Amino acid sequence: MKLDSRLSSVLHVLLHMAEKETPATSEILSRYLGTNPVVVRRTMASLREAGLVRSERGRGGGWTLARQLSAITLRQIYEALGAPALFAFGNRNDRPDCLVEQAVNARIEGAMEEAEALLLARFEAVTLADLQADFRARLPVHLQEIHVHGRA
Amino acid sequence: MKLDSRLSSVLHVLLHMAEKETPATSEILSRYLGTNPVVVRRTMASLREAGLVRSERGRGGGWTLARQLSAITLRQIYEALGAPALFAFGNRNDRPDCLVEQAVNARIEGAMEEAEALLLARFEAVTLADLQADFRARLPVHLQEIHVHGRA
DNA sequence: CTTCATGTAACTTCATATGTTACGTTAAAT
DNA sequence: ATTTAACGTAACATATGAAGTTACATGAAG
Repeated sequence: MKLDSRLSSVLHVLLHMAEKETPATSEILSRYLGTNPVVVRRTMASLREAGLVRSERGRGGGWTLARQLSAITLRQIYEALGAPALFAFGNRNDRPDCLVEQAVNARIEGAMEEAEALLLARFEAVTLADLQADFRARLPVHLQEIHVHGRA
Repeated sequence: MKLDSRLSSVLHVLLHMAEKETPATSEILSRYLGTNPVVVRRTMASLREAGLVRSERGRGGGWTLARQLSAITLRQIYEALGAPALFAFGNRNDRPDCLVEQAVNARIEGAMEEAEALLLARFEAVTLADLQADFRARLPVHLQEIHVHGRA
């Protein structure tokens, strides 16, 4: 099953953007992901429509965050991406006539709904600021000061 | 994202098999799913390898359950299918050098592991007998007697 | 007016569950 | 024995959607 890695990708680049003062170009961001600038624009465009980031054209342009890191949750980003399907499995038919299949679907859907609620609750509870703190905690101690105090 | 509906499909046909005395052919089972007998054989073969069903060749052959309904959990069936990926999303790289990406991955993986544990726990708690009971509860009352007492 | 950036359409690539065709093997019925 | 009905399995086709790519238009700074 081919995985959708847009959420992972976009979180990665948003945090790199947060470490910069100036707008980050699609070209720069695409290098963090080992991909193509067009892929970055396509994905970031969804976030712009949701008001999470801004883009500027022309010389000196690029992408910037539209809000504080603490005001952007993973859930908001997930929704901005169009709330893509979370699960790689599902029922064969959504409205079967067969009573057996209805019984099977109901049990599977019940479990999926519980798992989805759990995932979305976790996404909602995490902000970009939390991820930035996680990242900084991974830095060697002598570098942590620079990032925490040396920048905006 | 294309969904894997093997779990749903196989549960559906297993319950139909449980309502029959004689072996069910791939041809018959494929009609419940609106698909091809070869697809049924391919999927059921995994269950046979896990000891959940038996197959017999030749005239009068077909598929039968190898255990009581109450002795087969959804989890066992899921494992028999090769424990396919549950999620349609994931990290872009599994072993990134980038500390930012590591922080992102850790958070996403944490949420996925929780959700996976929940799903598997639900699957483990449900047997085919539970699904059969669910199905029978959906029958009109005057038919429930026939199925509950009129058959093995 | 040149350069550098995004915006976007159109197309290709890739992975994989699913669908299909074909043929071999096995076992019961005749 | 031969026919028939079933599974076993390889090989190939189809469909879907994220990701990758190419091309060109638009807009802003120098």
